[in-house]
Amino acid sequence: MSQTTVSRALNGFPEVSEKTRQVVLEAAAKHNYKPNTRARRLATGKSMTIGHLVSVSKEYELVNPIFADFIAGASARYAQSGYDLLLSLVPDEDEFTSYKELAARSAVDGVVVHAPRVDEQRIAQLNSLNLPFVVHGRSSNALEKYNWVDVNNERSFFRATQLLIELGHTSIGLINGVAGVDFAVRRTQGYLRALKEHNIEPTDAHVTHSEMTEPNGYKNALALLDLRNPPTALIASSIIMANGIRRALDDRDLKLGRDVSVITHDDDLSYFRDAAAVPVYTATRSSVREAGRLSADLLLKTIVNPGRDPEGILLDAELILGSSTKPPPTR
Amino acid sequence: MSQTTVSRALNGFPEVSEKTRQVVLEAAAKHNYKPNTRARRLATGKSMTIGHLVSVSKEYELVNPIFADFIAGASARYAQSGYDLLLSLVPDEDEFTSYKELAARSAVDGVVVHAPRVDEQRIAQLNSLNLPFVVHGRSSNALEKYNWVDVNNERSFFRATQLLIELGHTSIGLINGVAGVDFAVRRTQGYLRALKEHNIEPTDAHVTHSEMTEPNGYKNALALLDLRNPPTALIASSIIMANGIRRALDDRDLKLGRDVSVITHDDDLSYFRDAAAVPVYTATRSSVREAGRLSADLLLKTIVNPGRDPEGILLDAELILGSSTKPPPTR
DNA sequence: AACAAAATCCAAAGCGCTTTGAAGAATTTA
DNA sequence: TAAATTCTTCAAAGCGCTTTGGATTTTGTT
Repeated sequence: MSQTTVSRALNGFPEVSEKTRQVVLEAAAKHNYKPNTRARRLATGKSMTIGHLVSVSKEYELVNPIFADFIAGASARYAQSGYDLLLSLVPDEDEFTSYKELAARSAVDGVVVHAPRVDEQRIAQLNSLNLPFVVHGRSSNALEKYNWVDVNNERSFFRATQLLIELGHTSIGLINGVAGVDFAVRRTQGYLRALKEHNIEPTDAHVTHSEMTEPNGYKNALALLDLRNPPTALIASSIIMANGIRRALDDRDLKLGRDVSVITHDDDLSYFRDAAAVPVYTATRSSVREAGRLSADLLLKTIVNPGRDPEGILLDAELILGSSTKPPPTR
Repeated sequence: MSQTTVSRALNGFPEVSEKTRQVVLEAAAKHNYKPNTRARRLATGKSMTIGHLVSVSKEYELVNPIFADFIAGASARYAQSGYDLLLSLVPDEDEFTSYKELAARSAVDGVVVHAPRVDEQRIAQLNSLNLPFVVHGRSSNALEKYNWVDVNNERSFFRATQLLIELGHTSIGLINGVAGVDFAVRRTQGYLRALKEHNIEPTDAHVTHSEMTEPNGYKNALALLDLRNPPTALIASSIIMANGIRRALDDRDLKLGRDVSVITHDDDLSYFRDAAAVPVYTATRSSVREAGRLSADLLLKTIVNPGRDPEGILLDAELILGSSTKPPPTR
């Protein structure tokens, strides 16, 4: 039997009879034969690989656990379509170099861009490379069209802030992610809009920016709690920071919910799933794993159909009522 | 100039003069030429790719944030040697199928095995596939030799337990990882050995096993605290569980350190780095990122030199004194 | 100047598949 | 039954590199 027939049988071409195909499939199964990936990729001209470049700040070498869940969602989708996932952690200063290199040696068919900034250069750069991509998040100042999957950060933080105000809080802290990263900016916008609509004067000292680690949640919460006029409620950008906030409250002998209300954004991380009947934290919740799945889906669609118009998918975070929010204590 | 010369110039063969090499390198740089990955891999017969298969329990779809840091360490090492990292999350029931598939289609030159069990079948299976691999952790009952990188779990949990006993604790709970996973077993062994050496009768109810999530830390801590004769000290297998334990203490109006002492294993995760002058938690600390780096190094060595004897690298976790351990409260 | 040795370069084969274009076998139509 | 049509199969080319073995040029030796 010729190579051609085997190849066609395995790849599902109609030119081969069902009987022949069965024979081939059985033989392949028997010898555990799988077409050699390398040869196949060269012959088809496809890499069948998606690149995820995660930028790591050289200084701190932080790797956000969020990636683990995002990638879990994406990975499942890739596997479905026979794509491999290439993961690369690169120093943040030369992320574009890495994209360029991947493109030049044609190692991937597409890439996912993480944590875009308000002014994100990678979008224009990737468009110029002609490498299909999808952004997890958006870039407010981007001029070109691009594929993205994002949650409605502005609106959900608006709602969170509003909820606290309606409970009676007038002094609310925001423990946000790194300044300049798009989602953090939008969250601040939502927070400020809610304050404004209720005629509450924002206080600069009430907003902090940092990587969303547990120690930073602790540190920033302490800073806010130690103000002469401390906020009675805090909004956190990540459940990991919320863990740090709890520790800070502990240190100051304050009780979460009773003394200080907290709302956190909850990415529904698998190792921090707040699944109690009454959730621990009142939260704006949106599964980052689902975002990963959708991003992967969008990217694969774009790869298969290069002419496709870029698309944006906006997920709505739910505002979930937990037990970490109460009216402010009366004094 | 011939293809051969260019190829040799780029790949650093001595047959080409330094002058010619410079000309080639400049031309390549100018046109951003990089040899096509696919063609190169077919020609050389190498995949230049390392596979990381992370098994995901189908039921819960948990992805341990530890992987993020482990992979960060490994990734840096791979990049150094021009290897790509292929990440695949697979349902745990058919992890071997995935290895077999990767080997059959020769998509990777080697793999890393995560979270081995006491009885780990994958080791024999991979040896039979003749696919280079290194295990992160060990498998107590494995008969064959294999490459591994592990921390001294037995000894560090022995020391942690001993420290608590020396402080005066006689009732100590252990909030461990999933039963049957090798590191968890060794940790229990260390814990039991310390109890025994101090003539303390172990209590079955004092040891819990589960995935090392925050909610499980909370749940298991509550279960222990609510015993009629609750332990005065807890040992946790992960800093993420320690966060859950803190929450449980909070719920019971107990103060960490004062009312209940806690020692946790600390993988030095970048988003949970306990870097205060006096650490928050007394901990057995060992950087999982460093383990990743070492695993990658060992694997690459094995790939380059297939005849190499399997090697084991044992890291020693430091016992770091923090502020979460005190003598038991007197009543 | 003549020859040997070393340095440098090149043409062609081959990596293991997919895909094209054409041939052969089976079926249908006139 | 012969021709037309469809179904099934196959030989060979090509994907973009690396590597082999030989040809050519340069350098060194007597």
